[in-house]
Amino acid sequence: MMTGARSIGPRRTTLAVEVRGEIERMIVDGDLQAGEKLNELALSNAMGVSRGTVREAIRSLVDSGLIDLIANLGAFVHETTLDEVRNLYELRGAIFAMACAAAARRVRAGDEPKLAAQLERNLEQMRATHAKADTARYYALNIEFHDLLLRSAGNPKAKVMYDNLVKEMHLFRRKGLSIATNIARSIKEHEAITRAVSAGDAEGARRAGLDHIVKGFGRYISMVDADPQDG
Amino acid sequence: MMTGARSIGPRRTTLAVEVRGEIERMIVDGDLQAGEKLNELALSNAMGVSRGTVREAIRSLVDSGLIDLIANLGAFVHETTLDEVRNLYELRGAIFAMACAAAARRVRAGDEPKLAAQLERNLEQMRATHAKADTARYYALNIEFHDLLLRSAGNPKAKVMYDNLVKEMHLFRRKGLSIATNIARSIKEHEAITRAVSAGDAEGARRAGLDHIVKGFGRYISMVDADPQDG
DNA sequence: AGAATGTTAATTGTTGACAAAATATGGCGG
DNA sequence: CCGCCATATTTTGTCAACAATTAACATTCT
Repeated sequence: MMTGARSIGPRRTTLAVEVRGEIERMIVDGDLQAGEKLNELALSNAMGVSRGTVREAIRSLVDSGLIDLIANLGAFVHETTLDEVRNLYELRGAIFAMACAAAARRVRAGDEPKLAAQLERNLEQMRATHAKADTARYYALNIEFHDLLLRSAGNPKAKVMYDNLVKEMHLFRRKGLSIATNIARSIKEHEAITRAVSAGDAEGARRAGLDHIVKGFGRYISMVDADPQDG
Repeated sequence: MMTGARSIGPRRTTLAVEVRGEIERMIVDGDLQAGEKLNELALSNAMGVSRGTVREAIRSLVDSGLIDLIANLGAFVHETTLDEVRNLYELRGAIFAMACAAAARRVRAGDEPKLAAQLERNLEQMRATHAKADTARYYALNIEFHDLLLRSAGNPKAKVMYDNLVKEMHLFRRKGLSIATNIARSIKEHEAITRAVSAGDAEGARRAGLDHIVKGFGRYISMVDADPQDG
């Protein structure tokens, strides 16, 4: 009997779930601009599924914050305001700081024996990309660093929430806005987090984690201020 | 020009939204037990709407954490485990502490001139209910206290997330488990939060807020440990 | 011309029907 | 009696059609 049959005949997931993923991708990739309306019929035609299915997919995305729904009017890609970005950073900071503290506690308890090495390795690679000014790789490593900590916090829901917050933030004024942050400073902050977590210092890790997000928000704001608004 | 005109006949919201609200109520009120399956046909018959509509309502509830969805199998009321309760408390603490700090900052900035008086008033009433041992009223006041702070943090999304966390927590072992917490201690903690927030002491408010949730978790756990698990 | 109104087109809301999957049922052999 | 396979029933997944609402357009009147 062939036990691991996959992907040819039967679908393991449901259609609406796939459509949801595709719509989410379209939004975060920018195929759908912020404020743009999601036409159910157009989407269903484009994807070759029924309208009810894309409807279901849209509804399942609303709570993530990426979509606004207005009765009898339709679904719109959420337009994130600057105030909301502030709110999102605040929440992100709270959750990330908590995760850093939790990760440190778990290190101290011996539940995350590999974490210190993983963080150190990530830092090493990040310093290398900084030297080579490889921003794309830097971004991937940056995400990995945060993922490492979130995953080591022993709180899956925290990771889901954190990821949703980051996604929603990316909806703010994506058009221009170069993605050049201050890598050197960011690395210094990562080092501080790594030190505290690896030492099992929960309070220090919390403080370092919060500091990183707060400073990141400061860098973001200064970037926004410097950006000549097109509109 | 008539500004406050409110439509009488037609529904201002959509059917699926109402159904969603009803299902959510059923879950938090315990009409639907944790782990119980949501039968689309049965629900649609009971509510007098079509199956597609309850389907839409169910899908829109999934992300809130109250419902688990399994493809081709159905929707189930989420069964919250003790580990998850720990995670939820952790997140709740992170968000509440952040909100307390933000509220304190806003008080200091003069953006919340009425908050200190409102918190004080709530405390006064709470002391009165404690004297009278009116637990139902105590619970209402407790919720109001937290709401006051969340609302004064200037972060609407934080309040939504916080409320969802609390809802999901309530799914844990609701059957038995008396709701008698240590009111005297809780009031003391509320007093500490009120002092810090009213003084505009953000760091103190954060610490007091986090302390309150952590201690609340401790009380909860001791309650759970003392509870003779039914079978 | 411009505002208010009536009419048409497009889009969402809702429903019922059909297809596919999963569960329950029942007989058969061991 | 137990386990297994074929079958019937239930339940979910998907779709297409109908109804209600909104937006766009044309028309009339001042």
